[in-house]
Amino acid sequence: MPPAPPFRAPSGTHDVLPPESARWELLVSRFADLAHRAGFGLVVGPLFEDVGVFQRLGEGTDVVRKEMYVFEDRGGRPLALRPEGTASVVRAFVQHRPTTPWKVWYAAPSFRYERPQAGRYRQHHQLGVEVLGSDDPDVDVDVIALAHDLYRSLGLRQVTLALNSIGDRACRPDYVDLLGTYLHERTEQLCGEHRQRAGEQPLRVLDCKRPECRHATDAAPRMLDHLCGACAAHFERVREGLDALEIAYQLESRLVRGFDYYTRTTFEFTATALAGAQNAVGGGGRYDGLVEQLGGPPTPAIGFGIGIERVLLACDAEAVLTPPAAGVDVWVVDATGGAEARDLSWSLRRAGVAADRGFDERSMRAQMKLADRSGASLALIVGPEERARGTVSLRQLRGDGAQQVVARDDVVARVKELLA
RNA sequence: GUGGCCGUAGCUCAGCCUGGUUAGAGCGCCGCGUUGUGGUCGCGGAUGUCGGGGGUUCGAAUCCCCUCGGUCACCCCA
Repeated sequence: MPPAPPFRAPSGTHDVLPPESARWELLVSRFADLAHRAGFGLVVGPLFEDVGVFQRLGEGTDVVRKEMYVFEDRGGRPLALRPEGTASVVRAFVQHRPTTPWKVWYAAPSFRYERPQAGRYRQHHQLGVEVLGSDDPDVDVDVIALAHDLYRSLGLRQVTLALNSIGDRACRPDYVDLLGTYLHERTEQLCGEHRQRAGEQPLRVLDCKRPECRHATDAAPRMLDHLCGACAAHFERVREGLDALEIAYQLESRLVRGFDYYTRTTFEFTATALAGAQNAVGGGGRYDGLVEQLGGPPTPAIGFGIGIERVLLACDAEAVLTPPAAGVDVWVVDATGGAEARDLSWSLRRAGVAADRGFDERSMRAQMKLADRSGASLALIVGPEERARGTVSLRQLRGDGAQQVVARDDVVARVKELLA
């Protein structure tokens, strides 16, 4: 190694560089299109918030308990880098009180102090939407369909949707009691960790992947069988909507998800093509109580987050979303010192043509190599001869290399013709 | 936070087990063949404190210890 670089990206973070970053751009713009088409507006907010904003997410969530980047600014204010997107959006809603339903989307980083591994980073990026102010089941359908259509538009085929309802404050407490009793009678069958923690978080035991818990909860009472009338009706309408839009899903009574704030509808998208352990590519749910917890009026809401890095991994696994050919259409080669390249490239750019050039007065041979490697389809060549005559040689780089001489004043128009 | 695996050129890696001449290959990069022309081909070139520190030895990329970094998995999630 050369003298080891004194600095590198912090553990769990990564640089996204060209040409790979072209896929990133494409993914975000694809999502932005879908969101706009569905009537969502962009929300951009702070990367850090008062730590209290996230603590309200619930003490039961690992993300809040042990994974937050917390710090004090110079004024001694307790802050935290945001570990997820929803809380910030809810805080903004409570602060500004926009008219409802408020439909917003975002593309933003999240920070969690975890041990990095494939598909899991300390800074990762999420695409998300939130709808605040409506408990219409069709909103649930809209939100789920948006995520579904994003995966589909990318060409992903091996993404499955798991769906559940975890009830609301009317019916969940009774169910949790019921489940707690069931688990209590079988404590000995649970895995080591849940043998101790089952009492405080009965729902989490359902989500445990260890075989012991898995087996012990196979016959456990299911939330879906104990929804109150309102929740059951809501869920039924959500299912009708998904069916009508031909969005396939599997009922997954174990799906509780990591945040305490969820109510009623919860869902998760899994990329089955991903070999690694981290194959959840998106998830979300309804959070009808969160706005109140953050000091706002009672406001039903729902949203999702989609992990950009994981979606791209899934795209790799399915060999879709191939990087668009990046680069310019025209390369300007100047063997007279560079001033011609400067002027020509800007004439083209100002006329809307993507053009680039080499620097440092390199040989024509070297410049032609750059032109070739750039992927440009045309090379504009200016040597002493062209300059003296006020012309430009225009060479096709793809195909036979046909070359023509064009008057300097006609170059931009001619280039546009050839590229059309 | 716990555990497995891996650190040799910009990248992918060989060499390590069985210590011994100036540490290699492919790709990439730069130059030349072609003082006005890329893609093919040929020739030439640059870049390594062999992750770092310590130890064993006449001698360490190679053996031992520590450390740092990466990676994968658990937990949990996007």
